[in-house]
Amino acid sequence: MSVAVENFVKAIYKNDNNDSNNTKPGNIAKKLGISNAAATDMAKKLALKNLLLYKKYQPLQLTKEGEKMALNVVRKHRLWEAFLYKTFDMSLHDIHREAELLEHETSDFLANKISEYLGNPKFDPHGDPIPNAEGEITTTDTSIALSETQEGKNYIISRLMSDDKEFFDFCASNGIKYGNTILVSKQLTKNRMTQISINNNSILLNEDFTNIIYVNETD
Amino acid sequence: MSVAVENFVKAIYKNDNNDSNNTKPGNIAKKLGISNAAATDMAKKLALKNLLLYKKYQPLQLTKEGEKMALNVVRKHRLWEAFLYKTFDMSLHDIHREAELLEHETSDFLANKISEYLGNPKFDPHGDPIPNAEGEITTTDTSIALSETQEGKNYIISRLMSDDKEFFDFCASNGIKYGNTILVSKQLTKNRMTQISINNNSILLNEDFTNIIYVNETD
DNA sequence: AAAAATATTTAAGCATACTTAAATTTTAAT
DNA sequence: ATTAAAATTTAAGTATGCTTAAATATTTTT
Repeated sequence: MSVAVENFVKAIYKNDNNDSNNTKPGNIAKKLGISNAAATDMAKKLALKNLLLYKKYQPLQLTKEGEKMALNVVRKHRLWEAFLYKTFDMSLHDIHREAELLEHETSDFLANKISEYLGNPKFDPHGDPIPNAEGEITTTDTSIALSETQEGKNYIISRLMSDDKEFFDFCASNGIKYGNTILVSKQLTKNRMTQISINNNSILLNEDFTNIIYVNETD
Repeated sequence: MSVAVENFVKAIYKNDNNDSNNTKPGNIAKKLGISNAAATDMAKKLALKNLLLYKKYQPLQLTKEGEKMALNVVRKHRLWEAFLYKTFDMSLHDIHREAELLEHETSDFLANKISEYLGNPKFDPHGDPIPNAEGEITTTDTSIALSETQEGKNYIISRLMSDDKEFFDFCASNGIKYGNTILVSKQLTKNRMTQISINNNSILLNEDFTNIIYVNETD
């Protein structure tokens, strides 16, 4: 299937997982940087190919087949991220940018080679789960946003939910990295900020960041 | 530039290097598996973009700019081949197939990372030279076809000029591999065949193969 | 509940990269 | 040097994936 189609089902899949159920064409269009008209157009075409259900003015819904395609693309994306991160020591932003292109030109054969080489990892460097070759995500995400954590507790960073270079650069230069441990030293609830301690440095984060940094409690 | 354009200039570049000067649209069309009409069409468009010179009924000629684009694609192709071969131990046929796709979605940035990681190799696993980041091939090829070699001499395999899976499978199962040494035990000139000895095995090759296996004399 | 704002859809059109069929030119054969 | 064969080009048409502008439907505001 074409790059446009793969990106379209991927965008619906990702939206479904985040926003409530706002998968109307306009929303997808915004994510993909295309016009609303183009998105409606594409939705109709993909409905004919049984990749999604389309009813005028209703949210788009992936079929089983459509979801499988989306998961296959997501798998390749995250495998490439994991691979590039490990092999070439590239930044979180760089691996995302490259994976965004490579994901569409990667055979299942190569994807499996990459996965095997990495020891079939279950998470990419952002902490996002990697679907297996059958398109299943076998892990369950128990992590919570940093904004929801409790003062005085230790947490392990489990997910950095962003595509933004500035955010990643900030993370990289402050030790905010998948797997690292942090201490939540203060919850400034009124100001919606969180103070954390990492490597003996104290950092004050506002909600822009505390909502996209996810963590797990330490055992 | 699009995949179609990149493949078009690549096909002209590769043809220029092999066949005498037979870079008319029909020939390129055959290589790309498109119609003659489509090739003529594309040639006209690329002439407008200054990638080649087009005169009715004349062979196509890449401009400096067109050649640079071709070399950039070839560079990425061969880097991927070298990388996949080393990292995943894939066959010569498999690496070619994957590289054919990846070459178009690889940034210069990533290509340089791959090159660096491999120690800036000058040849890919087929023995084909890898252009540098400036699009230059700095090596000179002194190798000759196996059909031109002399009886009783030792040679080092320097190039396997093919895209054919059967040929590569044959090579793989007989130790015919870039860098390996062979002894030319007999030139059967009349029958256009060559007998070689490799790893104490004797193999008789006909001209289909002796014309695409290139070698260098041992020092 | 009506009006205003917003979102979605339809319609018309464009660029890319192809196709087949017919016309033209070149090349090869006699 | 004609004629026949082969290749190239032109012409007309198609699918994909977009665009903008207008029409229509939905949502929100008052």
